[in-house]
Amino acid sequence: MITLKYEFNRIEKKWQDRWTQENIYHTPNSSDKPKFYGLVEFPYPSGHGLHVGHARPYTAMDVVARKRRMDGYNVLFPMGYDAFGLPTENFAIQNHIHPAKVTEQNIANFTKQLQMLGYSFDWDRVVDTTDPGYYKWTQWIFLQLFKKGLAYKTSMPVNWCTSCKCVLANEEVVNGGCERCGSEVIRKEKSQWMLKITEYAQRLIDDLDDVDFIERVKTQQKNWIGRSTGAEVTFKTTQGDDLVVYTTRPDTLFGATYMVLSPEHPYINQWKDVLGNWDEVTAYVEAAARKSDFERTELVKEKTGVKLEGVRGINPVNGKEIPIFISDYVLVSYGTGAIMAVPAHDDRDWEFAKKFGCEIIEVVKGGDVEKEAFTLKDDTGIMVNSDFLNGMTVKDAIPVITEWLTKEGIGHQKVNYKLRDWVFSRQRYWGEPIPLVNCEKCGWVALPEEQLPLLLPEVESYEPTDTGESPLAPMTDWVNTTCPCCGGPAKRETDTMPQWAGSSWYFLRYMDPKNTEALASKEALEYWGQVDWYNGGMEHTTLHLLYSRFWHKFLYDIGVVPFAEPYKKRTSHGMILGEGGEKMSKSRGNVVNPNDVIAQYGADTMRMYIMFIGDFEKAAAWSDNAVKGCKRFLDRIWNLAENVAEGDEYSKDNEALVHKTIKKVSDDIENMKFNTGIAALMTLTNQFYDKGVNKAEFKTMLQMISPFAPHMADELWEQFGFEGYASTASWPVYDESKTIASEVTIAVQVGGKLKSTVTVPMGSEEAAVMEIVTADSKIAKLMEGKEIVKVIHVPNKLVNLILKPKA
RNA sequence: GCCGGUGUGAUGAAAUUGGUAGACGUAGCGGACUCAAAAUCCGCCGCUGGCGACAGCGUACCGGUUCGAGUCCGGUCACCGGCACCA
Repeated sequence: MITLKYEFNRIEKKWQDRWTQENIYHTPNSSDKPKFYGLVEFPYPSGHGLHVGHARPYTAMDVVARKRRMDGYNVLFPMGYDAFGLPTENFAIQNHIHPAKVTEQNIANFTKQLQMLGYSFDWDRVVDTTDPGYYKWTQWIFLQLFKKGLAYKTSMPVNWCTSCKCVLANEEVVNGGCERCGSEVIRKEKSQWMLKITEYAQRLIDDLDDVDFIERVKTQQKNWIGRSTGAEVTFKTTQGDDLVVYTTRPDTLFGATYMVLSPEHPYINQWKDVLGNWDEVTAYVEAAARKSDFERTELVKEKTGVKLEGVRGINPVNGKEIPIFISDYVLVSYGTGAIMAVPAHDDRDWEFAKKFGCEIIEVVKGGDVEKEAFTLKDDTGIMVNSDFLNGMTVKDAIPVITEWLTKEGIGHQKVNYKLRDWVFSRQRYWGEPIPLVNCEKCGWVALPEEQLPLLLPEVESYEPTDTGESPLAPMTDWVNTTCPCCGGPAKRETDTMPQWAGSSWYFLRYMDPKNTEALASKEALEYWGQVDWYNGGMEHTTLHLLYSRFWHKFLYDIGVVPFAEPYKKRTSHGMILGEGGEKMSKSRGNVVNPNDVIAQYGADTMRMYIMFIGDFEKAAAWSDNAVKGCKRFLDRIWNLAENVAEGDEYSKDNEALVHKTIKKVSDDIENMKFNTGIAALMTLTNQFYDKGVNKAEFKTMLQMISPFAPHMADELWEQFGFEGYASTASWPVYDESKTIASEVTIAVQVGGKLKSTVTVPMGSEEAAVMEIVTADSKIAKLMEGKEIVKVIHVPNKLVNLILKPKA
């Protein structure tokens, strides 16, 4: 009945227009149907346009969303733009265009590209983080954090990207370089707005138990937060000041033979007058301050340090005086910035002790502490040289000593986290203004909510400054304002928020994107609740994903959202690599542009291929040839349409495989095993070529390919005169009992080795199977002169015969 | 160093979780159609030996458990990702 050629360009345009006109993917905020909220990470609309890396997660979630829609869910599947950020700003600087203008053009381009791929987004819900109507609420959330004391300004050494001329959060420093541009990161003392994410550290760990995130995301977040349990112990000093250290091994206190302060420790200045080698000390402190993070953490280098002459610590367990050093292997930002060193049982301390000639005392039996530190993998070592701990295992000694320290008032149990507070200000133009003013009398004051959004002012130059000031700083008209509290003169904060601000809550805005009274209405927040399924990149695990969980918990605490966790389920996709397995990059010239693929093969082929390319969670290399294979598959389905026989029920030949395929494809979509789901559809198509296909079977096929190739499915659906659209049809159901064929081919093994196969009726008993097996010529031959010792029969799978020579 | 992951044909990968290894797709080879090519359709396609029926080997490597191991256990190697002087 079909005589037309498969003109994918015409067909895809036709259906994209039709879907838009009929608005078939519009999502109401209430429904009798169960709700499903599927989310993908919204893109940063760069000038380069959409790349194939976007297409993988977007297509995957589109397939899931389409299938869930067919399953009868009210599906929220939205899209938006995370548009604040440096590339746009840099482009604007170079080309003398306002970043807002650049953003507008890029968004238009991205939207067009996304529509060309046939995604079923509800386009009425698009959000743009740079829209004042949006960032009003980003600022509002910041103000709530400020009011609850979770945003504070402090001067501290921060990471400074020398190229972006901007501070970075710890999460943004990768291998000592800038996460975005890779440039060198140095430390700089600056006054910065900080968010107290550390206050949520424990909850961010604990609540991972309540969500369905893939394991590597959970462990990566846990490692990043880095919880450890130990003890804080107070050491007296000959100077009279108490020096508090943190240790995870209080059991080794008797082996603490010296102490180390980080070069930034406040006691160093405090002890200035008593230190006999002050010049040497200051020289070391200054040298440490000049080092970049990278230099400081380089492992290969030798330990350095300076002994403080004139002050000694006193080990509280035995009253022994021990030397105090400063060294940059101790970090200010972790624990108390000071440690007790136990060289016998810590590699770093051992190395330092050897170099500086410190005493090494073994307190756990088992190693040779003169040769190397004895660090235990388990906690079953036996304590020695440790007075009342002697003879105990490490495991038993820890609580005993901790209790003793507590009783004596010189220590207590303590939990520490590697996580640090979130450095939240940026010295750049294209970000959300921080809605605070500084008044000489009142200090930092929040803008009243009715003054939000605080708009970005027009500036003459967006360029970042070498002084570390924001480009907003010279805008005196804007900066100078009055204090909302006392009416006196005040200055606005000129730093802006980091890129991660807008993305920390965007999924809530989708629920009610046009609300002017709240970030979203109570009803919408309650109706949509948690994101049911969020797919995104592993690179955001300790950035966006962690930040947004933190913000969400805060919003939960102040009663704005009804759930403590934003995302019920999190999955992650692997990267798409270039043809040779190398990372795609302009310099390698192996970048695949989705527009080209669509022009040559069509969006349906592009979608099909990107889902068929391999295991969704793993990296996969692009292959032009394999794209052709997917095009061929779609052609084969199209060509099949001409030979569809009449029939309202599945034929005998195809029935079992059709039911089996429905089951397979349904399960595979839910488990993101798209590649094998598509393979099953190919197998079914091959059988249709072999055995013929009728209308009922073909209709089911169209329903199943609809999530993957929605344009073709809708076109053929219409040509066959089926009701409505394939896109909105119901998902086919399978009958478990019909997935089973009447006969089954089973393996026949002798001694565990495959020797033959036989076909038996489904569900045959052992006796019946054996009758057929012994009649098999190959088996009969093998059994000559042998007798059966044992038969292992696995119904519908195999029989295994154990033979031995006849006596 | 610590944490996580992976290792299967020429190649991208499958394998109902202990039951016929290599489904499905690429590439390759052969055939049909065509003046020819492309497209399409049909067939073959792990390695070794043999004309052949067939036999032996085979899931990084070594060993173990089992009637039976890609899958489980112990050890080794290689690669990828994250964290990294966190006391």
